[in-house]
Amino acid sequence: MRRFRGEGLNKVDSKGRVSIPALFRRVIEACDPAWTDGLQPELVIVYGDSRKNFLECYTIDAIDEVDQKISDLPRGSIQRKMLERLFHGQSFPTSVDDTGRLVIPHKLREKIGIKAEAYFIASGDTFQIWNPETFQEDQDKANAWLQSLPEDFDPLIYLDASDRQIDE
Amino acid sequence: MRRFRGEGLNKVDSKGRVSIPALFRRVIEACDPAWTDGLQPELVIVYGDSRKNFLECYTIDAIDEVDQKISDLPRGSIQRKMLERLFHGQSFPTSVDDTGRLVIPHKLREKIGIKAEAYFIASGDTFQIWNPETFQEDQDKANAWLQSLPEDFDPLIYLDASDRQIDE
DNA sequence: TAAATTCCCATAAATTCCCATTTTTTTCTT
DNA sequence: AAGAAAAAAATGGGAATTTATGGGAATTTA
Repeated sequence: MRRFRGEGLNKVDSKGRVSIPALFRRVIEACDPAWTDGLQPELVIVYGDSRKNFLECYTIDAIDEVDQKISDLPRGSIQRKMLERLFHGQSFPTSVDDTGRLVIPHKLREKIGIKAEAYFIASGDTFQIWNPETFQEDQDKANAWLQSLPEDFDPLIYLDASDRQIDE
Repeated sequence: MRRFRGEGLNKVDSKGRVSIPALFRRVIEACDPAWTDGLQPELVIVYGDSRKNFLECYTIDAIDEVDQKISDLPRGSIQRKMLERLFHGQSFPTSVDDTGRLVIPHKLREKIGIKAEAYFIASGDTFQIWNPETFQEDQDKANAWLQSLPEDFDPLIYLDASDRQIDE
């Protein structure tokens, strides 16, 4: 399974159009079973989680996997209801046009406060779209936390902790 | 598992191209499962740790291992979020071209202050790319520390300490 | 029919590809 | 062991391609 990797900052024009980083496009294409050269590869933007101030973009393969898991939940359960609302209701299916751009609807731009530029960052099998300033604030916090750690601390140490309990 | 070994100093041209030390290339090829003679072996440059003033280059095998460990961490944990941002977001997938060179994007050259030359040094299953002057400073510090030790002290002693607590 | 959305075309900048030359290293020969 | 020949590595430059971005016409929607 192909993964997204990398980040990018691109302009948003008055119509809401933004170029998707070229490396991301290759992954979106590879993860759309229906895609073939010449077609517009599809993807799904999930925007409903009010606690998140970014948009989360799923490839077709990734969203299919989520859909499958949802349909495995008991019909009528509160969990299923929540996830259906988030992933089926508060999501926006779209496609990459032939110049590599995406149109972010006005409502979604409003939600995360995007104006003239959009920041893209990979996150495993999805990627996120942020208002650049909001992301920078978030990143500043992360860096401050890193700075507060001992000189020789390596975040990689978490990797070897994956088989035991992790405290918050 | 093959490991990098050695160091090297090469020129960076106006397009950001640098030759990778030939010995490193053999390791990059051997550690890319998809590589076969004639193809361009791939690797990933990780650059997001704000405390580090060098680029860290991972072979495909090495980064796959990291990815696997990240996906073993609890979804939603702060650790996972940080590591995803660092290894998936703030990283740059690339490949070695048929003349043995790599392109270091402008942004990454800026970050570590690379201008006309780049210094390469092996570090286990990854290798690092430094601004030559910055590396020299770091090296000077390391030497100063060695000088401060007793005449007969041998750093090799650390090897036998690897299974017990190391004090600061 | 006004507003929004999609389609189509155009262009500048950045990136990749391809080929040529110079250096350095290795191998071969005497 | 020295020098010549061959191979490999490092480097440079231009052409071709891809990206990012902008604008207008056509089409759809409300």
